[in-house]
Amino acid sequence: MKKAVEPQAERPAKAFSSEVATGSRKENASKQEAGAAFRSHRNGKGPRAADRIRASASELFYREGIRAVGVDEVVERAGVTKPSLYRSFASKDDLAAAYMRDYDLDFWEKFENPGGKSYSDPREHVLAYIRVLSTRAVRQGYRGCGLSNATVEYPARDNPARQVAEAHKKVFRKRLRELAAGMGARQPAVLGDALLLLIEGIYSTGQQSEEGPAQSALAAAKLLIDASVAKG
Amino acid sequence: MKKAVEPQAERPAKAFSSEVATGSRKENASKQEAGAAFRSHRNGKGPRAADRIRASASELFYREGIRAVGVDEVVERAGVTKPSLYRSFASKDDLAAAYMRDYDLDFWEKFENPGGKSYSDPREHVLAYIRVLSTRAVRQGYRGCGLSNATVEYPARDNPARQVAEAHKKVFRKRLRELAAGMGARQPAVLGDALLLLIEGIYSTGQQSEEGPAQSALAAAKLLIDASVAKG
DNA sequence: ATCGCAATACGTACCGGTTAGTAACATGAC
DNA sequence: GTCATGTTACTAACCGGTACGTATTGCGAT
Repeated sequence: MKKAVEPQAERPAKAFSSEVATGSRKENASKQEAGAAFRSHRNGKGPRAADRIRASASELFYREGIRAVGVDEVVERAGVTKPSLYRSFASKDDLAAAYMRDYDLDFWEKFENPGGKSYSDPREHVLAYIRVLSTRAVRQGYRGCGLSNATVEYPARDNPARQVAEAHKKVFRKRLRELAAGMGARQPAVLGDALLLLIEGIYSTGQQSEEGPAQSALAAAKLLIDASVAKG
Repeated sequence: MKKAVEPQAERPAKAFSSEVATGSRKENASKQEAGAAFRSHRNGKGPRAADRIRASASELFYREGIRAVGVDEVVERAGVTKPSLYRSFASKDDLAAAYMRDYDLDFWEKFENPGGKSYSDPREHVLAYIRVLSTRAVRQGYRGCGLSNATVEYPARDNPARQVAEAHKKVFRKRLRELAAGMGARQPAVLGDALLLLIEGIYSTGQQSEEGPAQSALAAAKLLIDASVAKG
């Protein structure tokens, strides 16, 4: 569950939400330069306040929703105090955007290596992701995609968190079309989009009830892929 | 956009979210008996306060989200005052649940008569719904399904609004499996679920960006259906 | 070495606005 | 008179955000 805090390193393809994925303004780059002495002072506790806050926010925002969680709850769980939050983040919105960026990072790791394995065959790659996802999605307490959820919570286009989420989805769509093309689909755009719709459907229905339609997702995906790559 | 306020009359099949869809406790059944004299007293304005509040809440909750809208905004838009709200609804949660019930009603009308027409062929029926839906979903400002959105905003199982939404989705799933069976699918459960995932995907991606994957939804649905009913 | 000092990283305590919800009473239509 | 509503005024909690004070550290001058 721990979110990586390091700067965004490896990326799947080349594309990325680079437009909005720049650090949480209030440039506290921390300049950790040489990675030598890290946990300098501070009374014994491990990570710095900002990192603890990010982790705490990620957990709470995902589980309960961003609007539902107050900054007090975030800092309490992080074991820090409110001013520490506002030294590293300009506002709650800014913290939410940081949560989105962390989530995005986490997502790509899961998507590009579903179940911890890497795939060269695009068909097997996508099916493996859907297999892992739909298994998670029928478990109790599943909460869907944090990025999709954020666009539900924040309809306003200029919301910082939403902007990260929108950028992410754009990249995701492109990636799926790419994979669909790799499968040899007659209409890669259609197959890519169809897979995206299916996946978003899993996110959504997975949090509406356990034992939901996500059960059938893998079969549906196979059907869809096979119908799309068949010799026409 | 106007939500019907009449008691739940016509239902698609027989099933319905009857378990939770009982009137907003604080039994103000309004007993409008014969539909004769409606706009009784009140200084010229049309519907009763409770109805105006329902309509106002439906609009605002849908557009901006339930958590994002305060009761003050609801009553202001309704042209009534706060005590009027709390005379008809026990709490904001109760009002949200009423919104869900109104939405459910509205939904079934749209689903059973997509584009205002009725269909006897299940395949054409579902495709017509998806056609109309995906057209709406690529337009700017589309906000997806109010019921799905509510389950995102309220993860707690015991939330009144969520309970209505969950019940609705259960019925919707059943209905789609029914239609899939009517199409002659080899595995009606799989096809029904696949269509549900596709539709929920449209709801979700439609509010993430215009020009989204909903464009391909109709083609994907056809592919899916044809692959499911083909002589195997 | 150690004094002095600024930067760093954090906490205490507080503020002003907003929110859901209520109490008490007035008014106008039938 | 009674029923639905408006009016006014209130509360108690919560929420995002901040002013301000403090301990610890690194480091240059002496």
